[in-house]
Amino acid sequence: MEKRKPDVAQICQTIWQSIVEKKLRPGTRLKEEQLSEVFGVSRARVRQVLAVLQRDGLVSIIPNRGAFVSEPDADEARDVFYLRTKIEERVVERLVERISEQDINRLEGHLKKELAAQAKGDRLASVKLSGEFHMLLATLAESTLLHGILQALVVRSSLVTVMYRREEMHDCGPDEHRELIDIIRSGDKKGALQCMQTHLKHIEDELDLSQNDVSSRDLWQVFK
Amino acid sequence: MEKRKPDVAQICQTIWQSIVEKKLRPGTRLKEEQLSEVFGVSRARVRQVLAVLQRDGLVSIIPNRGAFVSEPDADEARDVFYLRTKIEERVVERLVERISEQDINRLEGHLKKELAAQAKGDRLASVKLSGEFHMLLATLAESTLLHGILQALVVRSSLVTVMYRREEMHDCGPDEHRELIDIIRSGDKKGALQCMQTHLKHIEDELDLSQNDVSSRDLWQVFK
DNA sequence: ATTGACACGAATGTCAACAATTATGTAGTC
DNA sequence: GACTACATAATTGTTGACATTCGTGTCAAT
Repeated sequence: MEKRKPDVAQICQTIWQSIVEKKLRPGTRLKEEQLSEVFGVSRARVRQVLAVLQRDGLVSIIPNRGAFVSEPDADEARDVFYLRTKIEERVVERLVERISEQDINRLEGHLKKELAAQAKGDRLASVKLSGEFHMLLATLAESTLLHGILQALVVRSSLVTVMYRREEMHDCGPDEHRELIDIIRSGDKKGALQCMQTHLKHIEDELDLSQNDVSSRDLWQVFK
Repeated sequence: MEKRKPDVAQICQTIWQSIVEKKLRPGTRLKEEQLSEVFGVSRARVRQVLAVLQRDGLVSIIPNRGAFVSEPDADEARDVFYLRTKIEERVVERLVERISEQDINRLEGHLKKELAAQAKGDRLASVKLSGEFHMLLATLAESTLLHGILQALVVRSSLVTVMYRREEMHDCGPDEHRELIDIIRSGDKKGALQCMQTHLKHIEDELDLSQNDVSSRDLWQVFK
């Protein structure tokens, strides 16, 4: 955390990590001055960070009130996975058409990292790498639009997962990623679509989206 | 343009208008100081405006280089409409389930404005109102996620439309919006989905997405 | 005792000057 | 004459101080 040039992305990542590790709970207030002290940067930069985090849906900024860690409700969680599915379908579609050997190599390389993290039992790294795998797919699809929106959705997915995961939930293992790579390489568009769909469905099915209760901190938002 | 309290949204809208009216062509550079003079605001605020415009995909910001009006290629244009379709399908789905009489009234009221603008032949207002109709649907669907993403896509749609519209293109008339309202109210989910699909397809079909040439100003982006 | 208003404190929002980076024009050399 | 190196000008990026807004605690009045 003691980096020489604390980049905006760096700080975002650290905050994201804290949320995934449950060190920061949804609803927590994030004071600008506080953050600027912790990270040793100017408040202006903290402001940029919060803007990015808001765009990714990790925090909600209320004018003249401050920034809070978001508390997406079950409906929003479902929307996130619905959209992810639709976008990643499109990504896969394009990848099947234009994938190169070099692309395959990058995917294989990433998969290796995922397997290593799993073997070591490093859960945080696993979650992070899993998300990055999906972002890598979008990158290779060469669509800045899909990439940009998916970025926000993947980040949101982590938050949703933290909030609604069942206790006995196991990690989204890299096995299905292996499958995806193979089927994309084979050029089977329909199969690839199916594979992506079930992969994302598996992740969503691991969640418990039945609860619709409103957290206590949401109260003042309820009354607008 | 001489507003007393030039809001960020206000300025964004004005710039958006200028692009739709072809007063600002894709690739045009937007200097911060220049903008701050024109709108009579501080450069810091211009910076916020540009950030929002970048998020909506209207401008591309290159570090230490400046901001330019985006030039989405045909592929991106297709992605925009693909995503819009998927998102608005979801919006319609939710609306059919939870629409209220009050909601219908708001839609009817908006439709009236659209018809008035069309009758007056006010093309700019027509384009603007048409986009707002779709945003209103998302608002009524009560999903901040769908709303936020759709916002960016609708704005991008305008830009894409300006760039790729055929000469003889006629406006996206309010007739199909009328149809949509009726079928949503009827509760026919399948029909509503179909209606939204064809509506968006009509808009996309009015475009000529065959050209794949790179505009001259993109050159330096090509070489990374 | 409860409620209302007022004032104080703290956090956010805004701005203008300063620093860093990039583009441009000029001179010098081969 | 063309190409490189340097100096200058223009533009973006950053910082710290100032203004504004909102929450909180106190006090008085009913």
